[in-house]
Amino acid sequence: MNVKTPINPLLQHAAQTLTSHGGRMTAQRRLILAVLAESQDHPTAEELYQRVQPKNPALNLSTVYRTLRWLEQEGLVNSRHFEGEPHQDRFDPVADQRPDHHHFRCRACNRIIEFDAPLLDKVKQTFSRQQGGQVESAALVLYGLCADCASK
Amino acid sequence: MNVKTPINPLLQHAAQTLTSHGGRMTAQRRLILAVLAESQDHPTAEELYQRVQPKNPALNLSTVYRTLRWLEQEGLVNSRHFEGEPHQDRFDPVADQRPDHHHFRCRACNRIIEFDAPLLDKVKQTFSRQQGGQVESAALVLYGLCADCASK
DNA sequence: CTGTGTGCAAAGGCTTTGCATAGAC
DNA sequence: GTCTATGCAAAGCCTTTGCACACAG
Repeated sequence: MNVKTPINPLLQHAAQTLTSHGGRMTAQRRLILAVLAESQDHPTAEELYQRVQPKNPALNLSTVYRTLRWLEQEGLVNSRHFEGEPHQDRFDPVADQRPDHHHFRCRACNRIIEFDAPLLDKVKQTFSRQQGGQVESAALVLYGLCADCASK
Repeated sequence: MNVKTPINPLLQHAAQTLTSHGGRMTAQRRLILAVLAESQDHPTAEELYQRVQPKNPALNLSTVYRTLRWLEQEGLVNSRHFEGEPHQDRFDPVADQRPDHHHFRCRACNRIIEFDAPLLDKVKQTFSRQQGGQVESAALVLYGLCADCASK
């Protein structure tokens, strides 16, 4: 077992996508992918940049952006914006996750909790039935207090 | 019947809020409120600015922003961001609408359709039951093709 | 070696802010 | 007359882009 290179689906996907598109796997991309994959929150580009700094102080913010946008185009990452925040994007590694997961955001500690909402299929169906057309995807964000913050 | 001043709940609310906060009803605010209230789409600040131009070419973009942000603070307007758009806000007059309405956005014509989703209450309850905490609000956006665009 | 990726610095898009003047109450 | 709102221009914040050099394949 190689402890130094744990299995990282995001990195694996990225590597495949890269080679099949004539791209190159650089140290910077590897680092960004690794940090992103182990981030449980949904970091902004700036936050990712900060976390990468210790391991490679020379790595530039624009490289972080370029990598994220490329991952986004390849469908390996989603960018989101949450209410009440400045005009900044947060990045959500999709990797092997269920495609249609949703988010709860605590307005006190800003924690983001992901969850599935199978009931949303019904909501989509109802909309289609009433309005016609096709619903392709849904983005649901719940806002409130998480269990920890509510109990204080 | 006074045809020149149709009943405008947004404007009425705004007028009340203004006077009770020591604010002043100016020609600019009246204009912006009127145009916003009759906008069926969810205009950006820039779009609102364009629509206001013919009636008052001197009115400044920053006045539009200041008015919108003030309305937002007062809870008379919501600002939103939709996926796939530049980093710009769209403004949604709340006025006398149901508080918890949601949005469908057509990826072809960009039209926005509002709808109610009573089933979301169940989604909220399910989340609270499983994770604890309190859910205060929900923002749902469906993406797809509207009836018109789907039939082409 | 060839061509993609990176660092750096500058520019871009949307939004906010400081300040002097205009205008509501 | 007093104090809030506006217009204008400048700044701010997040993000993207141009260019020369570095480096993966």
